[in-house]
This record gives sequence, structure tokens and C-alpha cells, in this order.
Amino acid sequence: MQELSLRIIELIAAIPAGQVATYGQIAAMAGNHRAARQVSRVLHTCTSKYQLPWHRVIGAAGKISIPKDQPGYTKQKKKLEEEGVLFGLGDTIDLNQYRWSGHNK
DNA sequence: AATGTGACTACCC
DNA sequence: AGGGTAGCCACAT
Repeated sequence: MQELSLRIIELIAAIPAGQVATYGQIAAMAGNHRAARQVSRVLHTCTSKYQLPWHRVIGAAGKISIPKDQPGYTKQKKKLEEEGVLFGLGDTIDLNQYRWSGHNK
């Protein structure tokens, strides 16, 4: 079963506004802590279909995983700030404060 | 049909 | 401390 991909989608969709989650975190909650890449793929593929909050998914370091060259970088940062997720120095998100603890499953 | 690649991470040397 | 590798898996070529 592609339960993994499916769970990934649901988990991402379940991230509350004002909070963020890392790829590895989602992958771990979905069942495989090594499926971080799958998470990114799901983001690309399913955002348009499931309207996933892709901007709430960031890298393990608390940084946006998009090159600054791409428009998505600024876009994501802006969306997060609007939701209440503030960036520290170096455009880094304080995971200890904003990281989603999705233990409710 | 096979091979390579990617919004990633954690582990091992 | 820092660089290389393995593991996930759909999609492009």
C-alpha cells in the first residue's frame, strides 16, 4: 500500500497555521524517517490537487529548502510570516517554538 | 524499459 | 567537524 505517500499527504494537510514541520518529521510520522524526499515529491505533485500548505514544510535546519533564486522562496517566507511564523537571523525559523508536534493520531 | 534525479535526512567514516 | 552514502519512490528522459 502506498500508505506512506497517503499519510504524508494527510499529515501535511493537518499542519496547523502558524506552525511548521520538517520533511524528516513528516516522514517519520508517516512511518519512514528516511522518506523525507518523498515528502518533497508529494509537495510538488499534490499541492495543486489537494491544496496542501506546502509553505509550512521546511528543512530540518529550520530553513526554507528552496534556492533564493526561485520565487517560491520569498513567497513561502511571506506566507509563513503572515501566519505568525517569524524568521530569525539568516532567515531561519525557530523550530523549538514553531515546530508542529503532531502527536494527535 | 532502464537509468537518473530531486523542496531531504540520518548515519557512518 | 566534515564529507560521503544509503534509503524512499514518482516522474523525466
